[in-house]
Amino acid sequence: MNSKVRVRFAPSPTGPLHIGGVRTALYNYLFAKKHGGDFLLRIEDTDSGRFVPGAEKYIIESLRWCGIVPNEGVGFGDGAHAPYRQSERKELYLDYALQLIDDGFAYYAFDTAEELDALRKEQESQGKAFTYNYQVRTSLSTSLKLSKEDVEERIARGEQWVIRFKMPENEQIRMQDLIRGEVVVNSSTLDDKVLYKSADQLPTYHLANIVDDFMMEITHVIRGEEWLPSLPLHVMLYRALDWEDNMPQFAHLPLLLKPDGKGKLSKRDGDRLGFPVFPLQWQDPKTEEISSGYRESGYFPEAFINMLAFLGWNPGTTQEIFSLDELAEAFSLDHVHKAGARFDFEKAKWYNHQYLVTRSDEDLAADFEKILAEKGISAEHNFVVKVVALVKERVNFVKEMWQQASFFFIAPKSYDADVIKKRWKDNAPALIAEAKDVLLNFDGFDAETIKHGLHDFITEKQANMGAVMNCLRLSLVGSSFGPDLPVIIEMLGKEEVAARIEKAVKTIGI
RNA sequence: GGUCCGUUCAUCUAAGGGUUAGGAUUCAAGAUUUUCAUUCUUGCCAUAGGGGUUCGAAUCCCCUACGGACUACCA
Repeated sequence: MNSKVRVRFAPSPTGPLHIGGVRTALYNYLFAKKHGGDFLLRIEDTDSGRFVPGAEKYIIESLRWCGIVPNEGVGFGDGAHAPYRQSERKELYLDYALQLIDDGFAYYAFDTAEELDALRKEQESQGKAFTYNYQVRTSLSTSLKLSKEDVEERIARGEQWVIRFKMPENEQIRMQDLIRGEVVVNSSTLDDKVLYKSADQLPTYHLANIVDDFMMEITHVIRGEEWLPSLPLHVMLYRALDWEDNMPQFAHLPLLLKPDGKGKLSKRDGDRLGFPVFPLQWQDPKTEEISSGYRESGYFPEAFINMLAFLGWNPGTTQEIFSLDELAEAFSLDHVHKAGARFDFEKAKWYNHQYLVTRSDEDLAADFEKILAEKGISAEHNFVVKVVALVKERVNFVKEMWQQASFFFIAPKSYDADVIKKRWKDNAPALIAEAKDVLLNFDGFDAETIKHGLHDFITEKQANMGAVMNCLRLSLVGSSFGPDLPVIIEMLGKEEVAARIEKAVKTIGI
């Protein structure tokens, strides 16, 4: 193939993008980058009834946050194929639909929604499914049955009509999928899909999608597996429009499944199972219901993308940490898995941890300072940098640093009862008070000096190392966790340490 | 119901006729540590079932089971 690779992500603005959609966008982006091609964003807003205000903006913002930046498209600067919003291209589609009628590949249908409903019910009552196909199209109110004059008159009268594709009878449709190989379907099992409707003068997805992909010179269609059943129709449309030579190659991605078993991941799963399904937080404009997002949960976009890329794809090596550029370099549709992937929240957290620990202390401190500010705490920047360096290994998210490090900024308000029970023996207050005096008399106050000093003190008193250190920790931290104690003591400083020990001696056990 | 797609540890996956079926996450144990965590080591755990083809099958074919998607004048 000598034409430049061009792929697209074409969501419809009916709500927030969930992680499955983000992954589809990601794979398209990676594929384009890998092949030095273009990636574009097209908004498929042909369903006016399901339009959700804010959804388009949400999609654009999500892609931006992820670093999945299209070369052209809505919100990313127009290219040569503008506009990229189907509602702004609406006058394009009718001509093609009419052309299909002229060429005998489509026809007018005048059935009302009520009539169709009645037909469906009737068939259902006999245990059969109603299919609008070769068996019925010549006996219903269609241009295949009605006279030319009748059809023209109905249209002139303003009667509502749709244009349906005339799916041929008993033809083996062979299709090539880049991920699944050859797929064969008999056309008799397919129905005559609506391509265009007079009511809103808009095409349906199928027509608009094919016309736009053709006009935008799309070479590869990478989309979710839920579209596989409509592939035969799409292939037939390319043929009917005589565009088969320019038909893109197709790749249907495995679905993202619910973590607890049944079905594809849906918008409702997230907050039900305690993890986000959306990249960004979303508030439903109607119900005002808020759904959590990865960004707001504290994920780094790099970690989020890395995690998503590995749901259904692998590089063929054991490397698991990839930057976006590295992903683009390694990406190949050959390594896309065929089966659906169940989303694993634990792995998502692990990915974030990996990115967190490799992030610079400076950057982490800047992030953590925002959280401190929310708590009304201001601290010296260098101090925060040190704190962050000390606790980063122990957390998955920056915001978890607060639980791990709050004692660096505020004295413990209470002491862990379990630790008191286990460690705070009768002699503890006296011992700790003495340790405090020893600490205060050190010449230097660096961790090394403190460590040796405390060690000597413990040896001299013939005390138990664990007992002294843990009581000291309890006094300073309020519990039994945290980094190396001498380091904590150094960072807190003489005065603060003395004050905390005094308070502990007075308070604990009473 | 019909059409299509799929099925390797609990989870994400590797192995495209020849490996003790590998890695990662989770979980468990041990080591380290004043504590917690990290880290390190070890362990547990899989080819859905049945038939073929073959010297040899996770891999190719068939059947069954199970799972999923689609089945709108939605995308």
